[in-house]
Amino acid sequence: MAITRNDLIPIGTLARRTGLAVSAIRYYEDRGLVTSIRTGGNQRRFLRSDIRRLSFVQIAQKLGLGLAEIERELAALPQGRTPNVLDWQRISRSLRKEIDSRIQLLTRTRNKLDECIGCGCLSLERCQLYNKDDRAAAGGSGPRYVLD
Amino acid sequence: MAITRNDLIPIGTLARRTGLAVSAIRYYEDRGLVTSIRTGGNQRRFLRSDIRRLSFVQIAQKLGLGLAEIERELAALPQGRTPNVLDWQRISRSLRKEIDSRIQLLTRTRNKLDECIGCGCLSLERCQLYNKDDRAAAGGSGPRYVLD
DNA sequence: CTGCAACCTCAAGTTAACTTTAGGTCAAGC
DNA sequence: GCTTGACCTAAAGTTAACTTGAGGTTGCAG
Repeated sequence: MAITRNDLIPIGTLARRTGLAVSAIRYYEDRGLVTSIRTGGNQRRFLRSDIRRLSFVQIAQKLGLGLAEIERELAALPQGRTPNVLDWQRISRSLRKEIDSRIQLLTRTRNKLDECIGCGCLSLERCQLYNKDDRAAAGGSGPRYVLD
Repeated sequence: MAITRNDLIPIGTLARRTGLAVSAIRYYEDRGLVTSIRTGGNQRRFLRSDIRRLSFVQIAQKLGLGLAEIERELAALPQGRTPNVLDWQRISRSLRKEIDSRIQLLTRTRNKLDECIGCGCLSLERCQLYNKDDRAAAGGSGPRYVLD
């Protein structure tokens, strides 16, 4: 079946449905995370399925993925086609791996920290935690390349 | 005993010992995370104990704490005094709490994601994962206030 | 057909955590 | 005493992920 008029929603509606700001959605479109078609009066109309697409973006962000990585994940979803069960499963599984490794990293860090607490950590420099090769778990921005 | 000449190290040495860039250390000093005294020729000299201080900063960062939060943690360590076992233990314990809650959050997220994978997640909007109140785990920057 | 919320674009601002650049000064070895 | 690497300051640039602002257009409810 063809796309009916009803499947097309304006940006404000999409914003309300996803919890995103209108400006954020425009930004995502610039970045290529969603596409829209335009009305005669140059207003954006999105597919209803973009609610799902953007919800996914938000979830992935919660996991600490950057927009670039998310873009990569979504690239496998041909634009315009409504993603199906298998599509989401594949991507979700990939996210799960991401979470798993994050949990592992944190757990390792916690164990090391416990040793430190035990020893009073007066030699932090020699401490396991203070290992530059062990690039770790969390956020921050700018030229810091956490997680390389 | 008084501070001997040997306890004072120049910024380059501190950088090498901590793995930080010289510019980063200067920045930290501006932010108040470390203090230095100056030589006659206006060069910084740091206490040897600042190696430990800055190592701690790096560890805390790995856990996703912002410099502001770290500043708060370190505020309890009177500047100039070499932090002792108890000091580090107290702070380390506080870090451990931070890690624990991060792991919990991720674990919860993983469980939810598993449900999604199970159901194919065709109703992401109604999905547990897509719950705006459940502000989550990871990084990113700018006006996004992850973790409120 | 009019009013007004919702939409549009483009440029500039924001935040964190630094780095880079430009233009000097200091100190230690030869 | 000179050269050279380590230091200094101050200002501007960087990156991510958006937001804000200015100034103008659209579209639907009444």
